[in-house]
Formats: sequence, C-alpha cells, structure tokens
Amino acid sequence: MRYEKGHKEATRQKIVETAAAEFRRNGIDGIGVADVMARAGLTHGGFYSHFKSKEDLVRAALEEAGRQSRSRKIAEEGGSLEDVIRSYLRPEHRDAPERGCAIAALVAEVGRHSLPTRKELTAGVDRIIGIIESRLPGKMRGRRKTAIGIFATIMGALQLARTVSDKELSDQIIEAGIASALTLAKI
Amino acid sequence: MRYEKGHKEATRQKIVETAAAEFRRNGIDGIGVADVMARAGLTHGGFYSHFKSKEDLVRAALEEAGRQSRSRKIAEEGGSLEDVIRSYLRPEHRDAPERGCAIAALVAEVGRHSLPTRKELTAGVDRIIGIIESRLPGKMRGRRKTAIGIFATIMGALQLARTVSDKELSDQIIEAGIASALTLAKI
DNA sequence: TGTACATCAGTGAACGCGCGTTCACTGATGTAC
DNA sequence: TGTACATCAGTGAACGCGCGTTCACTGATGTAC
Repeated sequence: MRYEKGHKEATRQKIVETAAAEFRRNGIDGIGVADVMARAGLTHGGFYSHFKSKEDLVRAALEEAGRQSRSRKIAEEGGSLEDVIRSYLRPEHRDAPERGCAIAALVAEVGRHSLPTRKELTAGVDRIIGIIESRLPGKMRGRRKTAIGIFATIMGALQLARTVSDKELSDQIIEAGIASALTLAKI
Repeated sequence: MRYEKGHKEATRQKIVETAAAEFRRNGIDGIGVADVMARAGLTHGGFYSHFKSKEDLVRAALEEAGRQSRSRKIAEEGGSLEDVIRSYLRPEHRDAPERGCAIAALVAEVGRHSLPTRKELTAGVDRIIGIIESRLPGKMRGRRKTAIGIFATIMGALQLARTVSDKELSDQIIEAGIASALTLAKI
C-alpha cells in the first residue's frame, strides 16, 4: 500500500508518543522495541526504518515528553509559580507517570545512558529551571539557585511519593513537597 | 571442600555487599545475577542456595545499603543536621553512587518492583526522615513535614547532579540543594 | 483509457546474545565403625 | 589408628525466554508508456 504524503511522519510521531508514555511508565529497560511498536498498532520489523536504534527512540521520546510538559503549558498560559508547584505535586501526577514529568521518571536511568541522551534530559532540566526562575520575585537574591532548589524539591518529592509503600506517607510527602517548595519561593 | 562454621554466612554477606554496590551503580536491571556472583569471586550456580530469587537479593541489598548509610553513621556520632546535609551533597557522593544513598539511586526502579521490595526502601525513607526530624529545632512547627521536604530536596538534587550532562550545572545543583535544605532547616 | 512496472511503508521470520533459573556433579573434610 | 562413607558449599553446563537488530518479502498505489 502506498500511503498519502506525511503518512510516514505521522507513524513516526505515533511511535514516539507511545514510547514517551511507555518509557515513563515502565522505565527504558522495562519496555522493548517490539512492545512499543505493538502498542502503537504496528509490528516491530518496521522500527528501523524510523530510528537508528532504541537509544535513538529514547532521545526522541525525551524530546516529545518535553514538548508535552504540563509545566511548560502552565507557564505559556501565564500561570504563577504556585500553579506550577501545585500542578507538579498533584496526586494525579504521582499516579500517572506515563503522562508526567520524564525527568522524575527517568533521571537515574538516563544517568547510565550515552552523553547525547543525557543532554536531551538536561535540556528539559534547563527549561523547567528557567520557568521557575522567571516566576520568582524579580528582586529576590539568588533566584536561579532558588529555582534549582525548588525543582529538586518537587521532583524528589514526586519520586518518593510514587515509590513509598504507605499511602498515608505518600500523601504526606506530596504535602511536604508543596509546603517546602512554597517556603523556598517565599510564597 | 567442607568449610569452617560461618563460612556460608560470610559468603552470603559478600554477595549481598557486592549486590548492594552493583545495583546502586548499574541499576537493578543493569546487572545480572551471574555478574554479581563473579564480582563476589564466585560462580553463578551457587546463587540459589543463598537466595530464593534475584528479587530476594534486591531486598537484602537494600537492607545492606541501609545498614551502610552514612547519614545513619553521622547521626550515631551525634552530627548536626548541617553535617548530614553537607555530607549527603558532597561531590564525592554524587560521583560514587555505588557507596551512596540507595534511595537516590533506586527509587524510580524500585517503584516498579513488588510490595515487599518497596517496603524495604520505605523503611530507609522512614529512617532518614527520622534522623533529619530529630535534628530540627525542637520548637519548630511542622518538624516532620519540614524533614520530609529537606530529604526530598537533597535527594532530588543528588539525582539531578548525577545525570545532568554539564559539569558546571551539576555543581550548581549541589550548591543549590545545600542552600535550599539549609533554608528549610532555618540554619 | 489500459497495462506493466517501480515504489516503499509495513510485515514477520530469523539472528545472536544475555538473562534468571535449574540441576547433576565435584571434592575436601568430618564422622562412623 | 585406619578406612569407607556422608555432607554440602560451590561448580559449570544447560534450559527457555525475551531482547535489539536484520532482512527478504508483500501488496496497494502512483507513474510511464
């Protein structure tokens, strides 16, 4: 079957979006190329006409997750820093990693990947630090440093809240993360 | 060869210590049972006379990492909260995950493991929160909440500092993590 | 307008490899007689 | 005291399986004549 113009590009996009979700849900090592393709409604054989390797897909998926970033969306819509913090530490974000922050889901694992992959994640870190910094009071001293601290706090809290086996503790971590981030932001 | 009393227990301990280091360095999925055994100076065949499964070893390794915990050591020696924070965010801790905090290295991955494994990690989280809380000023309001926020901050910062591709940014993250944790502790 | 062929996104079998796990075996030493 | 046997921590071959990757093929459609 010969396909209409743009079909291949659309298929590639479907694969990237599927991978972005599956990697965040299962970890990069936790989902195979064949499974990603199947979940995108394809067979695995065609994979290498779209990507050089699984690692190539990982980079594209990280880029895609950055594009989807809810923090970015809130920032574009002129949301405040408190909006960003509270949205990041919503219970729904904790419970749906596949649609959430790729940095929180994959930092540790990406740390063991190649430099280009780590660069892709670093771009996301830079971006969110920038978003936070730009929403901190203009006269505050050490705004960038504070922005980094706030991101470390909410990202660390999200990860802990996800893994801890006790629901009550998990909720406490989310609340503590919000309170600490707001304290750092002097809100 | 028939071995002296306690030999098997000593071998088991060697395997657990090796695994605790290798899991933190490579991730749980990143190192196999055979490799752990080889690094402990053994062959893989004997593994299952010590452990029921790889997952069983993971739990023992998390327990061992908790026992090794430097934060715990500092606390036992009567160190202050500032000592704990500065020790946690030393550059040497960033650069040697195999001897460092198992929570920072493995939270996300353990989040996808069985409940007993997540419970083992949760015990470590509880312990370090307790250590931080007990070192916060007695009259402070919301000490536990603050303790949780401080741990989320330093753990998040450590992870980011490890993965980011830019050395300068990595150092900034470490400094920002220390500054933010100290701010939350009101030091 | 009708036919033969080129195109190319997607298919599915096959590859070598490493994984977690099992199992029959080894061989040095303690013990029974 | 000397010999035959039991013990058991550790060995290494083998298992089935899923992985990332390769490749010959399919078949619907656009194009050349």
